[in-house]
Amino acid sequence: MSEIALTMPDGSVRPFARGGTGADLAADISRSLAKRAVAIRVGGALRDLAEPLTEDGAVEIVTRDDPDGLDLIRHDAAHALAEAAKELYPEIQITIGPVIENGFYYDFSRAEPFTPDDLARLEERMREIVDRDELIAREVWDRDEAARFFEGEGEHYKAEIIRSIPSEEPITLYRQGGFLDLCRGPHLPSTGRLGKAFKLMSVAGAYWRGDHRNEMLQRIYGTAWRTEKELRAYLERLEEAERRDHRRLGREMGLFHLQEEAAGSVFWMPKGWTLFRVCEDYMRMRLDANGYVEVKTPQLLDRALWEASGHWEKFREHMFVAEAAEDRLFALKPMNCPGHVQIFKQGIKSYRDLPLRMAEFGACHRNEPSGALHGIMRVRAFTQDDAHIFATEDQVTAETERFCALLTSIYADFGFEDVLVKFSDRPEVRAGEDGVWDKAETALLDAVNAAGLEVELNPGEGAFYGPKLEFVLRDAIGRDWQCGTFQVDFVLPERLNATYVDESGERRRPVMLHRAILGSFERFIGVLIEHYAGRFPLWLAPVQAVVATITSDADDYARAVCARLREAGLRAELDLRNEKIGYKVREHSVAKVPVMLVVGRREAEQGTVALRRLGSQQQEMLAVGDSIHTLSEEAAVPSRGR
RNA sequence: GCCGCGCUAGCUCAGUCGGUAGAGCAGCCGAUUUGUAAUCGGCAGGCCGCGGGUUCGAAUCCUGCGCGCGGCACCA
Repeated sequence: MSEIALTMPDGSVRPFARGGTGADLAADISRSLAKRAVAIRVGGALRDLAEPLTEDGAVEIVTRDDPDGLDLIRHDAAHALAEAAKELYPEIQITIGPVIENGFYYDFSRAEPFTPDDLARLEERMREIVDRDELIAREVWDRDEAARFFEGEGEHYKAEIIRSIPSEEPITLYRQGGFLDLCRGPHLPSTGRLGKAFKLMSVAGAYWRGDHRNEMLQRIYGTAWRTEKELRAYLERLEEAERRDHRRLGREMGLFHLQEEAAGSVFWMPKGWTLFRVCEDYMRMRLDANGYVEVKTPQLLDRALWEASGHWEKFREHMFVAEAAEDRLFALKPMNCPGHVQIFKQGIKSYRDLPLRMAEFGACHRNEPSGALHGIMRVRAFTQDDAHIFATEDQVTAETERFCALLTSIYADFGFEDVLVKFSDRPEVRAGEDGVWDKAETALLDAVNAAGLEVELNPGEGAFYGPKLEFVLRDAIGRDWQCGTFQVDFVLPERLNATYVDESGERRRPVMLHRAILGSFERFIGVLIEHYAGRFPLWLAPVQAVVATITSDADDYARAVCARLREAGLRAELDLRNEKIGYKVREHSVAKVPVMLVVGRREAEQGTVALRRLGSQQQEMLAVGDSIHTLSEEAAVPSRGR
């Protein structure tokens, strides 16, 4: 029997009997490793531990503690779920069950809906399967035989998957106990290795193969971890996310409300609208300082303009239409671009006017599908921080760089330092010449790299009218939100006949750059609420300070203090109610007011305030003037980038 | 839009077998003048999402619609 030379992760070379398995290798190395081993990496590819090793090369034993080990656990949890489901409900069909972030799911076809009781039964059965510690074995099958087998079992989806697997790929099945599933693998050596740190979370509908024209399957979501401790930590993170939910905080903090007569539109209450205005004023200040001009364009525009822009044909379904007398049809604008082009076209533009950066806090309406609505994050009426930059092709690079700098500085001011960029280049079906695309794509990529941003490529995902950048920010608990966007458009200036006169007196088409930083104020404020869990930094807080009295003796003094805070531009409120100070403190703490100024007889006599910050147990005695000075400074709108 | 689940007081929720509805908190009123996360007492509050049906009788059963929630699909 010959030997092969295996290169271990530490660089050492180990002779090994040809045909021995990963499990043998682990056992050779140490008993503890043999116990912990769940798979093996051979030349970079993850394999089953039971697979014979036949060639020289780099190998690495994978344990449960490796990132890959966690994926194996999740994948096996999906198989255990499918096995449990087949045992409990033999009439169902199984389809696919991949690993996803934090866990796994499995899609089933079954006439009856799964109930919460079913989930509990399935989870119980999964635990039994772990206890049975069934060997998980890989089998290579003949394609037709495998398809016949699954058809015979009534598993038509599996047979369909087999028929769609490229003919050069082997058909592998994994057997655990009496259960056989089509799967590429690899898997853990046995179901006992899965452990029990998993939980079935929910049932949901999902289209077969993700296509809405296909039948709907039942998807069971689960989460799976290496240890109970990790599982608990994950469940706690979910609870934390729920506590931060902007819909809940919006109600509790009196920021906004939603009601069914205006599904998808926000009723901003005074405090929420204050927050909105603070964000808008801040954005206006930044845009003014960055060479933008602000405009306002009509909400309702004649159908003819939407036909000319191409929206009527492509997006009619999503537009709200208003009928007027004399048979005229108007549409509520779903976007601001056509309006901005109309302003651009007033008078003849020279190359000297470019780049022209035209901004609008534009209220747009889109008839989003009912299932898409989500709090204030996904709505039908929203306000974009929109702008269109009319530029020459040569100006695209500089404008993109300028935009990236502005965007990162604004995100940083709002407390987001972590920004990811997704770059989408030319799709199959597109307008414009390849040379122009080359130029635009290069311009975007260069600018993003120059800004030092992390880029993810989405090949072929660009709009038909040009390539685009999407800016994703990461919040305090690690969730990603797409907010900013930057799109190059070669088409709209053409369709709406926008031109400028170049150096030699020729009429030319400008390039239009569509861009937004917050995306929509509604969505961005939703993200802000969740990011800060409602505990806003002072400059954003709708109520920055409450002046609260201990006894009514201090009422006049409290009024005077509050008036001074307001004169200094602070958003202060007065609480003179006949309540104990402990009660007032609790109430304003629950309302997440960042600062309380408590005044009683002592403060009134000394001209001081007892300043207490949200979340802190202590207070600070300060002269009124000093407290105002401190708070004003802290409440100043961030000036980064100015 | 699709699948599933839900909708009871401002909020969170209970409501048995079909017999015309309950709690806590919030609110209002009164007492209390209080020193840093809940003072005490009282009162008021409901088209049980909306419409139709079954029934002597419907919050409860059936049905249509609306809205919400979790996903899927969508996101110019």
